[in-house]
Amino acid sequence: MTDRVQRRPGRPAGRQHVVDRERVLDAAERAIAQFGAGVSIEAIAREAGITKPIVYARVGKRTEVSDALAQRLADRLTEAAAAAMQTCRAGRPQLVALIRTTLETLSAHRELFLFVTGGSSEEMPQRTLFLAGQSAKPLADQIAVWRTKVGLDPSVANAWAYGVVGLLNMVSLWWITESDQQAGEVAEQVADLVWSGLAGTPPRATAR
Amino acid sequence: MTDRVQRRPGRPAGRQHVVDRERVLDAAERAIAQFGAGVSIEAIAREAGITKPIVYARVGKRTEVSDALAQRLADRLTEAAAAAMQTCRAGRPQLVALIRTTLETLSAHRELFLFVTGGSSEEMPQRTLFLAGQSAKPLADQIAVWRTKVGLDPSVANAWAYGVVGLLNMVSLWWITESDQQAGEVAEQVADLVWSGLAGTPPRATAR
DNA sequence: GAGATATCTTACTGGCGGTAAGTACTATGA
DNA sequence: TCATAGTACTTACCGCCAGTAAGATATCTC
Repeated sequence: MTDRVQRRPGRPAGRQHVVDRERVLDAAERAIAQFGAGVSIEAIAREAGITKPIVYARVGKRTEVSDALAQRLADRLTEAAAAAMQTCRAGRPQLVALIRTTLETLSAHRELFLFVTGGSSEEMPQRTLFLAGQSAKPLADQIAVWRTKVGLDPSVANAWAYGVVGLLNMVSLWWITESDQQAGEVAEQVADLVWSGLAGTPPRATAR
Repeated sequence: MTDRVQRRPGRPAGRQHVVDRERVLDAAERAIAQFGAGVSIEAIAREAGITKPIVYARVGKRTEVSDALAQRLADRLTEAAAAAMQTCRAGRPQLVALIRTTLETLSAHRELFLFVTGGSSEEMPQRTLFLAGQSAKPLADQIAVWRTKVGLDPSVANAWAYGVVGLLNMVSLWWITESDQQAGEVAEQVADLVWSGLAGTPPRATAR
């Protein structure tokens, strides 16, 4: 709903695309933030100042828009996580940083998160997994090398990585939608689970 | 696509509903199993031997069909889990049984699982959480009483419960879709993570 | 300057969720 | 027993949207 720049049909008087792929994706993010995860492609096009077929030409159909934005979101997540983890010492503190950053990043991109995870049915398996895999693959690699280093079986890597990603997704959704706790508090709680498991290291102050 | 019983318009010659709510949901499950998570309401109606408006009269709109089936699936999961866990002694063995049963049950109802989790966008947050909550709520209660009993802070219950549910969802999706490992093997691996955490109990044979 | 080609827009198609309007049977009361 | 009300269906429609085809106007090349 930006004030529409009416353009006549026909090739515009320039020599390049008036709006390139990245601009379309930028517009898609804005439209999603504004209208929610159910935005129509047409609304995205309007936000970009172009028309529907151009969205298809630059990016593709709805699922491809979603995939592209999923990539962006995954990049932002890993970037933010890497930055945050650099300020902590290895082990549990880094895990807390990872979780907290994930919570805050997804919360900041709430609608985008929902758009990306909530693609309409049918070939959802492939899409959800593709998206999750974006984050899970690197995590799995890290887990594998680390397990090997400490002399444990690295074959758990995939299952663990997808598990952790699913856990983070669901906790984020829950926290964003209906929890009133502080991000730091939830991050500590979740870190306890992921780091020490249900069995837990028995005696420890409940951490701030 | 059951061979269609053509019915004339007008009230049928009996005194009750020709197809009640439960039959519609049964038909919905069959239609989903046959056509995938993207079935149209009309296909569900055909499978039930009725027409679209009757589906709306008995159950409601698409999201309500999905919610009703989510309830069924959640019931099946808890029932199967309870049965399986009864045969194991408390602690990690029960956890393995829970995970394994979840994997196998969801795998048996693959398309239903996808239909239920893959609702079309927009108000996905509420729906996914509602569905997850179905399993998470009882789990949270159990975690809370158990943590209290062993003298630890029970306030982690919600975060942990949603975390575990999300973890199981994602691992199931991954396993169903692209893993070629045995259910029992994955269950053991995941149990290691959930029970002992990333830090793990250092020395232990990798279990069968 | 005349095709060929590129970059747009308008205009359409097909399908689906959801609903309104119409039809045929049953139940009730005078 | 017959009209009126109510019930349990179907057909037929509306609106919306993803995705595409056809048309319009510019630049490029020879």
